[in-house]
Parts: sequence; C-alpha cells; structure tokens
Amino acid sequence: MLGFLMDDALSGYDIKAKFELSVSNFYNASFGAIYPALRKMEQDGLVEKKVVPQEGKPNKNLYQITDSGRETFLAYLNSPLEAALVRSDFLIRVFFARYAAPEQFRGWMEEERIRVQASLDTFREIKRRYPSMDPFEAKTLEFGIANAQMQIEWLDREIDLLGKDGMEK
Amino acid sequence: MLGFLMDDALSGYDIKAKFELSVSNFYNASFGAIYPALRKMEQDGLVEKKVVPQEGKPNKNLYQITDSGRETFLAYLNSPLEAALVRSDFLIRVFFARYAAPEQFRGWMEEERIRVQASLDTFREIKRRYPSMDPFEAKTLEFGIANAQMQIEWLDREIDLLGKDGMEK
DNA sequence: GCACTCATGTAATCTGTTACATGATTCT
DNA sequence: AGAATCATGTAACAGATTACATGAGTGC
Repeated sequence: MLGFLMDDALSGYDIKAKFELSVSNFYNASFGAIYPALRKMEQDGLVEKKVVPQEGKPNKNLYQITDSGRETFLAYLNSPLEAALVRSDFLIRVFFARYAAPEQFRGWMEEERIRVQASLDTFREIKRRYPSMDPFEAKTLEFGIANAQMQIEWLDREIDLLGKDGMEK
Repeated sequence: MLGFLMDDALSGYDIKAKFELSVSNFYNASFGAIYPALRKMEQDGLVEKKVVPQEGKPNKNLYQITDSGRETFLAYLNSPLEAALVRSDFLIRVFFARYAAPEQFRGWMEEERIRVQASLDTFREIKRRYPSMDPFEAKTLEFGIANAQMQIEWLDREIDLLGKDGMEK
C-alpha cells in the first residue's frame, strides 16, 4: 500500500483497484484489510488523510504518504527478502488424484486451463494497452506471461495424455 | 491431512514430514496448525487416535482415518476447485524496484536465483530417489521442475540485461 | 428492474504463525 | 559440547476474510 502511495495520494478504493490491475497475481488485499490498515498507518504517522467532498458519491478519503511513510517503505525494500507463500488447491488435487475419478481429474485440468488462459489473455491485453508502462512493472508482467505459458504447456501435455489413454479403452 | 491419512495411520509429526517432503512447494502446515486440527478432526469423528508407547521418546499419537473421514475427503475432491493463493515478496519488490537502488535489485534477483536453483535441485533429487512414485505425485513434481526452470530462465535473462547495462557505464 | 460502479466502514470469525515448554536420544 | 531428530502441545497474537450496513448514480 505504501508503494502505491509513493506516487499519488489515493483512497482505499483506489488502492484496491491498483492491486487488482497490477499485482493481483502475486499479492492481493481486500477492503476489510485495506481500510483498517489505512487507519493504522494514519495513527502511526505514515500517511495523512484528506477528505475530499464529492457530489452524489460518499466523501473520498485521500491518503497522502508522509516522509515517515516513505522511510518505512524504503526500509521495507532494505529488509530481508521473504520466501513466497503459495497455496494451490489445484496442485493438491492433482497430488491426491489417485483417489479421484478420471473424469474428475480431467475436469480439474480443463478448468485450470481455462483459468490460466484467461489470465494470460488479461496479461497480453494489459501489455497492449499500456506500452509505456514502468519497466519494472513490465518485468512482473513478463513473468506472469512466461508463467502462464509454462502452465498451459504443462496442462496441454497432461490433457493430451488423458486423450490417448481414453482411446485405448 | 485427510489425504495423507487415506493410506496410513500417521502422527502429527509424521504429517508434518509428509507435507515437507511432498507438497511443501504448493501447500504447507506448521505444528501449531496440525495438532489442533487433529484434535478437532477427532472430535468430529473424522479420525481416531491410537496412543503408541515408545521407549526413550514421547508417546506417538497415531491417527487413523474413519469412514466418515474418507467421505469428507472424497467430498472435498468433489467440491469446487478454488483459485490458488500466491503472495510473493520477490515480485512485489521487482514491481516497485524503481524506488530501489540497482544493487538492491540485483541482490534480489541473485538471491531468488539461488533459492529457485536449490528447489530445482531438491526436485531432481526426489525424482531420482523415488522412481516408483505415484504417477499423480510425479505430475506435481514435474510441474515444480517446469516451474523452477521457467523462473531460472526468466531470472537469467534479467540478470544478463543488468550485466550489459553495467558495462555501458 | 437489476446489476454494476463508486465509496467507506465494522464485526465476527477464521486461520495460521511464532514462541514457548518439555525432554530423551543420537550424531558430529 | 552442541545440534539435530523425535514428539506433543498451548497461548498469544497477527493477519485476513466474509458478510453486513449504507446509499447514490449509471448503464442495460
């Protein structure tokens, strides 16, 4: 959140949108996490709230990062790199698929393929729409594309094997 | 946990070891989660505890899955597939790397490369050591290998670009 | 009329981690 | 002597989700 606030003053709603549009594939936050965190950061002097009245909409609470907030963010960048946290229901099911029916297994593979293809399409659309994107942001996008492509290749190999097994019967 | 108990009666300690050795790359659990979960499952009749006295070691609490536990596990396999949860500190740092020093960025890339290479080595060692592994378990291992390879290729491309930039100065 | 976007917030709950406590045995 | 393995468990806390509550405007 502090990272997003480095450039602009944003509301909780804006921050949520930023997450969704950019880093949602490797980090996300819900409103129930964002609003309390903003209040806490305000108390800690990392951000300052400015209420912006709006017509026909609720007031917008714009949060501006303070010098202390910038320091905190830069201190985070200097802190030790943490290992990624992954929790994949899909891979757990594949791991235990010996207890599943073949159609069930095929269903998971096809569902996952659709999901990964959809995110790949989204990545490519973002790449097309924002050609002057920050080069570092672009790197994470390229990572996402490479990752999705690898997954699709893996899924297609496995789905293809299923097709062959099916033929033999 | 129920998945691991489908084949054998296991202790909390054993279950932890199973996680570490097999699915830890896409799912993990700590003792503080496992022990309370086992007691809860016992209360719910999904598992049955059998205390096995041991010499020189604390008693082992072996948990055996019940019919109800098997049903619950199979019901899970029939439940809707959930999206994966990912939280990558590394990718967040890359995303915001315009606020970081070039040496900092290089440090993250190299650290991540070492980390991924280590897990790739572990995967290959597991593959070598367990040639008769369950085919579905093997699929998740192959996924892990493909994933690690893709990441190393991406990291090497980026590290290589850094080298070139460095030369120009 | 319905769904979606904009906009904020709370409360209950859940899930999970970390640290602590205990303690014998085995390996280096 | 010290570290690691085996083995279980609790308590404090952290982090986060989900659902609820409110409400106007916009697009189909």
